[in-house]
Amino acid sequence: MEKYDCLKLENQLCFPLYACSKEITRKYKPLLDKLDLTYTQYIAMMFLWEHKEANVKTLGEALFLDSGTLSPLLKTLESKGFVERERNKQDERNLVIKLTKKGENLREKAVDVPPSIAKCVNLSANEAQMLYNILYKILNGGKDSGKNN
Amino acid sequence: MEKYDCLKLENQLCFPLYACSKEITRKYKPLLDKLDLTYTQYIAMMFLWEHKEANVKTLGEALFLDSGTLSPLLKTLESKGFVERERNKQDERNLVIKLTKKGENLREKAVDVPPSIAKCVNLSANEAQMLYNILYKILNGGKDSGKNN
DNA sequence: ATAAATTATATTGTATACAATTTAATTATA
DNA sequence: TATAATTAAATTGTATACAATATAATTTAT
Repeated sequence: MEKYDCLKLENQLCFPLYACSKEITRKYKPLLDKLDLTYTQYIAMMFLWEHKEANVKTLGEALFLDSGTLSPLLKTLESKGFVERERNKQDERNLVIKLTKKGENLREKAVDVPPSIAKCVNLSANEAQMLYNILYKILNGGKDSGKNN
Repeated sequence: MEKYDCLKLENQLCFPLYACSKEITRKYKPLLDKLDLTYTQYIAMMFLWEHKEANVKTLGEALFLDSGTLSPLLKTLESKGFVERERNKQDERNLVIKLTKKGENLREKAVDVPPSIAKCVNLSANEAQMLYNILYKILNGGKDSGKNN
């Protein structure tokens, strides 16, 4: 074990994580192009499909993104007609993001995406579950997620 | 199992991968600030510390980056005095990137980074190895890496 | 040998990311 | 109740990412 071994790319854990994330995002592109969404826009829409509406803070916490990323992204989604942006009447600081009809309808086309991606990533069910658990353990700051199925 | 369950964020594998990658990169920032490097510049330097020199193509294949990202990044590294950029005399299409003395010396300070990051990511040795293997399996297109230690 | 194809890098354009700052609204406090 | 502190978004500035295109050098094919 040489002094500089810890600086070799092949000994990093973060590097394959970084590379993998990008490679998978790239695989999404042709699928998401059909929906007129980028990957980041897609995960924002996923949150909205599930929760119907959200403010920027909530969305940011769920997606690990800040307003610097979300503000322009949400304007883009609005310009595409997928969401509406309006201030909360009770607390004008909050921006309420809601799906439009067009945004809701997009969900129908989007259901084809996850199965297509699954085909690109050739992991066994066990490996996928393992990966999932370890990633959430990292995201939760070292605490186990408890999921086993 | 509802029709739209596959579109829930919590059922995605790519999302925690994407979020995890970003969160860990964020943890690098204060450490890399001391070296005057960004994360992407850091992995480029890692390759150069190990291989002494490289052209853009080689670097791009190793880092999963294209010339659109690397060209400006390498100019930045040059402006910081860490690398030299010169055309290969035998084949002027190739740009040869070499470490400067300052770039080589930075390696001494960089050896402190990996141990500091390891402390931030609370995984068991077994989990880390598992994660490593699965990520490379994905990067290699579904073929197992064969590494077990 | 010269046009055509290929290769390597750079450039352009769009979209993230995120730290830091700013702005506006609300809440807490003196 | 005026002021301070806090909160939520937006903006600014820097640095990726990457597809698509452009440019220049080299190689291949005619």
